Amino acid sequence: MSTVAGKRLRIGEVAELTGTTPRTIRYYEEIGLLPDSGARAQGQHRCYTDADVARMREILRLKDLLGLSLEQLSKLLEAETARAELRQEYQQAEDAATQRRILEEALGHIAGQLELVTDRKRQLDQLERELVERSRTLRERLAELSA
Amino acid sequence: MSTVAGKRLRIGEVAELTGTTPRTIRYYEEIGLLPDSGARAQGQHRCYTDADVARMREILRLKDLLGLSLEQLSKLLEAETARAELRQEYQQAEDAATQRRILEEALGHIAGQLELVTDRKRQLDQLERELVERSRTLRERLAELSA
DNA sequence: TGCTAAACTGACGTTAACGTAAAGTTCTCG
DNA sequence: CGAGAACTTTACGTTAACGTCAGTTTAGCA
Repeated sequence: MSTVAGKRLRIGEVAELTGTTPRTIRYYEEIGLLPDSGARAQGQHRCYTDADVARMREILRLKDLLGLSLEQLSKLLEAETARAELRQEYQQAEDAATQRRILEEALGHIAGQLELVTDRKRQLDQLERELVERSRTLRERLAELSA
Repeated sequence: MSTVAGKRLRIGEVAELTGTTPRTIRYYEEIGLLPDSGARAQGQHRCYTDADVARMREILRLKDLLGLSLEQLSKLLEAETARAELRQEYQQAEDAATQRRILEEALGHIAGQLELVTDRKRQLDQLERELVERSRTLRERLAELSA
């Protein structure tokens, strides 16, 4: 949507697009957070697509917003990883049952993320309420002081 | 409120009450996140109050919920630290201007925390919306599949 | 075709946030 | 008052998440 589909990106470009560094990207691949570019064309250089950039952004977002470790992220995204790998397979899958399974897995995976997000939101709401309350109390005291 | 006021706690008890370890508490003191128990009675053992337990819980909460580093927390809580130290001073402060200043500092500090919390909530809201949307899309696809 | 920027693979370095072990001290309770 | 549990300081160890450096290889373009 933003760029030409099928555009091949190199690691440096991906790094810049996602606000990280090549080293970070290689590290994520090393620990299995990004798909192992074992199948790296015939050449040596890693090459990425827009989808990879999107995935990287997702990872960084979840990491920052939820404060998850990379290991936790790996587990959380396992399903998505599999789904990404099966993406083309899905397109060509004649088998409706297979398509259904893939979609359902994706749904479960999204549900998992949603659970984490809403739970975190709940806790932040609670904290916010307490802070507002404290703030109110302090303002009352200030008012009394002026009386 | 929960326990007898003025109860003196030792580091091990505080650790258990806050779900951490003595080492962590000492470390937090070492980096200035907890008040330096320089004034540690005549004996050697650190001793704490309920207020210290509350503060420790606050720290852990902010750390976990906002994913702040201990250094960031230090800065964020600097004002509160000063306030805590001035707590008794506040009680006896004849000077209304001083009392006002202390209250206002506390208010500013709470405002700082609130800003972080609401901002984080906003981002989580955004993420939640996107996840819900994706979830909806997937369900639609599943429905189409059944048709 | 040759040159340079960028990428590659090790491999070791770094920082935060503690864990852990050792050797000595202090509390507290029978 | 004596013994063991809990505390003290000091210091080195550990893990995650990269940074950095060196030496080599690849990509692409003048």
